[in-house]
Amino acid sequence: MSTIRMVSKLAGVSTATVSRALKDPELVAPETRLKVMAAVKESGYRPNQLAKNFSSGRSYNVVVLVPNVANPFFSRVIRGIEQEAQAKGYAILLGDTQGSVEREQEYARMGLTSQADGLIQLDRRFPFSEEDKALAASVPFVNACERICNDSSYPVVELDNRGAARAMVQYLLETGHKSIAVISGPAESPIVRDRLAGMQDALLASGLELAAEHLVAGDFSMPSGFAAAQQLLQLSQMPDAVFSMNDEMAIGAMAAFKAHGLRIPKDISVAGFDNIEFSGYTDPALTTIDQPAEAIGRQAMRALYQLMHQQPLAQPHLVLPYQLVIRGSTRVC
Amino acid sequence: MSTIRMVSKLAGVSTATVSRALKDPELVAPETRLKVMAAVKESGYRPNQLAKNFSSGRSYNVVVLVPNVANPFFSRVIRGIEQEAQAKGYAILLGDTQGSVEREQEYARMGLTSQADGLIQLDRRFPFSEEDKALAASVPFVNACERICNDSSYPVVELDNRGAARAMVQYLLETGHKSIAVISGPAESPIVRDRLAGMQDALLASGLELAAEHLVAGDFSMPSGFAAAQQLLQLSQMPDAVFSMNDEMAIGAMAAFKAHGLRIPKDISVAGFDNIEFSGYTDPALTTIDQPAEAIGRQAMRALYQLMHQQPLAQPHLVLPYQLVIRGSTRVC
DNA sequence: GTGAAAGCGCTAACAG
DNA sequence: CTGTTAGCGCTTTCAC
Repeated sequence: MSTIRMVSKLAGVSTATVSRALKDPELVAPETRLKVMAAVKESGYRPNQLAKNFSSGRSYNVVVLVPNVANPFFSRVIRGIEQEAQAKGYAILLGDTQGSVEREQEYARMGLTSQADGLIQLDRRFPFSEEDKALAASVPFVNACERICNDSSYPVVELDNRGAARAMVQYLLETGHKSIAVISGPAESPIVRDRLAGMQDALLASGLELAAEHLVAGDFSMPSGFAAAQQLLQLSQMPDAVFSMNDEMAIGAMAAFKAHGLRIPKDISVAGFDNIEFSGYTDPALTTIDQPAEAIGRQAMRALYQLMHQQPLAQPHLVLPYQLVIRGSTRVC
Repeated sequence: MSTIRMVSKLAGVSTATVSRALKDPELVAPETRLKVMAAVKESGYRPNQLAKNFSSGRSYNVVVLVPNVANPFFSRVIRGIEQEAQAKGYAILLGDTQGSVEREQEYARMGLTSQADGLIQLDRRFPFSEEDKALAASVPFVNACERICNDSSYPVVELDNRGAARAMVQYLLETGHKSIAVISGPAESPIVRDRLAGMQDALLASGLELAAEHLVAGDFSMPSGFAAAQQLLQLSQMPDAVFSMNDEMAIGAMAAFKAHGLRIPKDISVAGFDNIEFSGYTDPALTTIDQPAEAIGRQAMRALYQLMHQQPLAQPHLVLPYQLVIRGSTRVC
């Protein structure tokens, strides 16, 4: 691996000149420039980016913390982050935490050791360890999709979760559903609360209430949606619609209902959330809320970029719009 | 951000002593060690990993090149890579190429500029640009899932694709199917060829042949599977089974068949490849080939690690076993 | 327009 | 056991 020094020797100039010839060609004489370029070509020189980063004090890497890359919604968000990052000269260090606090903290620490210039957290935990907490204030940090519990001091890019849930439940009510159950996520999750609040908004507006037995919590996985549906099937009074807080649980629930002989949407309507690609291919296709996943990722990266460059954020709390996607899994009475 | 120098001042020792106290505590006097530790705590010192990496000449990052992170099969492979990498002290730089040669080359170049110590390619292209080609030989490189076309000089971790396709088609024949169509991937892809060869193996063993009109190429996406099925529906002589080279195309195909009023598997059997999680939740659930995606990722990272540490590879060409997963989308006559 | 030299933060070789 | 020093590869003053 050749260095700038070898190139300088080869060209018969100083290392400073080589550096200049490559970075600001107009600062060196045309003749010198040619000599340098020839030497570069001859030696196969590639500037050592690691050294460059080191002396500039920036790694040009950002860590993205995600509970699970294999989740199709998150992977779309990551795609968005990656696109924007690459355009801005940054690379993504993938921090798949697998729900482990230790792994999460290990990745977060990279923000403290100059391995990463900033962090994007897609989960709802404050990622730094107790002992890193004090220093963490200096690390550019953006939350996306979720919000850190008990703390609203960080920039967030998220969906209008409350509005989206309200719109969905309103739609279900308008289309004649009388009794709506919900498969939610973990109760501690801020977005789960927002969505529940949106649901309540819609129910209250119609003078209805969410029955306690119609609230079942899952963990956003298909098996948990399946289990939740089974739980609903035990009820003496079945709901006529089920609103799931993500598409995967909705898909799991549909499988459970079908296995039990119910027809969708004739016997029960099912609605999801996210609009992952598969939701257009279920049978029947899933009514859902479209989240602009890539845009959320891009905006989060854009915000992080501003933070990393000491630019003020126009919108520390960015709320992106949802879209109601009506397909065959919900009936119109 | 405090440096080792500040800590050394604070503790009244040299920077070398601080470095030693942190790295090899037994090399310094207990008393000194305590002073250093106190100073570390007081200053909130975190060793600058970027500086460390720079002087060691290693970044402890590896680039993973993937056509699309949002593909559930690839994201599982990446999870495997990530697990193994973290265990070994490496981090993943996510190179989502989005099929763009330029993006791919930009990421590959990181191997030449010390931003990454090695590369894992999940696609079938040689990732370096023409001008980087000569230097690329020095970059540790592993291929997984796919193989570089026209070149077998790189370590590969892959499935027994031929055997898997043979097993699936054999199963379809054994269960009474007489006419099997295939939805393949791009014809240039080595694994597509392997799988086609496996299919031919099974057909030939039964004295059958693959009819030209029963070979339709997709691009591994659901819409392409849908389109392929529509094409098959035009045939005067429909096949009684369709083998798709991944689950997503199979899911797309199922949707098309159903839209056309066909019942699966009564009117036509459908089989996939990969065993992504969704394949267990389609209606009917999809018969498929299970690929050990995480294991492929882990093995690829293990091989890369050996390459990066100048250790010889016991198996430059590692072939992992498939498993036939029989579910409801294929009928037993 | 170009060169010499300092410095980014850390580790390691060499003295003492 | 500990301090001094050099050096990793590059950029950036500061002179000339």
